[in-house]
Amino acid sequence: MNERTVSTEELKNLLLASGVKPSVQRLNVLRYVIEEMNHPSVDKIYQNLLPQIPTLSKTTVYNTLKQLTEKGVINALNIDGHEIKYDFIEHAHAHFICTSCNQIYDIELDSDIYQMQSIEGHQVFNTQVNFKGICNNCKQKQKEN
Amino acid sequence: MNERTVSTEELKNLLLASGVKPSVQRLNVLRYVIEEMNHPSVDKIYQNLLPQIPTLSKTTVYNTLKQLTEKGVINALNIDGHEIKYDFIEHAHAHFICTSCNQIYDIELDSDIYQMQSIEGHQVFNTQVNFKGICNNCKQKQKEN
DNA sequence: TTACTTATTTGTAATGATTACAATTATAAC
DNA sequence: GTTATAATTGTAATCATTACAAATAAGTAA
Ligand SMILES: [Mn+2]
Ligand SMILES: [Mn+2]
Ligand SMILES: [Zn+2]
Ligand SMILES: [Zn+2]
Repeated sequence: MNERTVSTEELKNLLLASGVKPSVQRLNVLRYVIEEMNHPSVDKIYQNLLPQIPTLSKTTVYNTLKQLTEKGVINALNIDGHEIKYDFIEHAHAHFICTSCNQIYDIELDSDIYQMQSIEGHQVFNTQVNFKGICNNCKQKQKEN
Repeated sequence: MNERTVSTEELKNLLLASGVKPSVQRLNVLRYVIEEMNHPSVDKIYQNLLPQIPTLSKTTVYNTLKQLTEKGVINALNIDGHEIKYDFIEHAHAHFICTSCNQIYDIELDSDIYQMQSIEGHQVFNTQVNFKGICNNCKQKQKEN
């Protein structure tokens, strides 16, 4: 499974550069989204930070994610029609969600779709490309039966 | 505003060809999704059919839409992170949603993204391209103020 | 038709994600 | 330190969706 580490200093700069005051809660929410590369839900973020910040409120997680989304730091993925998943924005990529195991995969797509600032006269802020289907893992398991 | 008409005969054939028995409820739900080209929500479909079918249950609308989605007749759009919008599938196209007025626009995209049957080893059933931003209408209104 | 089986629809209750909001706590300004 | 402002928290409300069982309709075989 992918993983990564980000220093508190980097996180602070990231927040400040986006005009968000770097509180302990915001730092940790952003850190989790960046380090946990599996497109976590609000609840997953909340549950994972709870041990470190026992007073954490789920509302704060919601508020922080909303703020970071508006500032363009993270991406709110509407991909499963159930709960929103969050993704750190660094390079444009698409997503594949498996309808069998619900795993979300990053897809490196060679397309100029992401560069479009306007389309048919509308001003574009955000572009999402979502594929749905059966992932390789699940297909292999099907064959075994 | 766009509109269109579909005969009951066409609707019946569409349903039968997809292996769905054409009940009155299913015919009307599908008819509404096809004729009302504005990507209606479950509630909008329900409210609009209620006068014609006073006994209609919202559960039936949900069941029918789920069925038609699984059969590949319609598309369930996860675009606003709030409620699912439905769209008749005839030719592949992208969508633009305005964060100001929430209007959803069809976008004719010249891309081979829709033709991909598999990607990075995963089997693709459904592809959605969603743009988010400020629509032309709302931008004009902003200028007036 | 009638009796019986199966499919569909309906109504209501439950679930679960998200939001609203007021109270509390922390931070900043003076 | 006092006051003002911002951030966080907890709880209640909202709202889309799902679960489920009862009622109704449609299909089948005498
Ligand atoms: Mn991603
Ligand atoms: Mn459309
Ligand atoms: Zn899978
Ligand atoms: Zn608009």
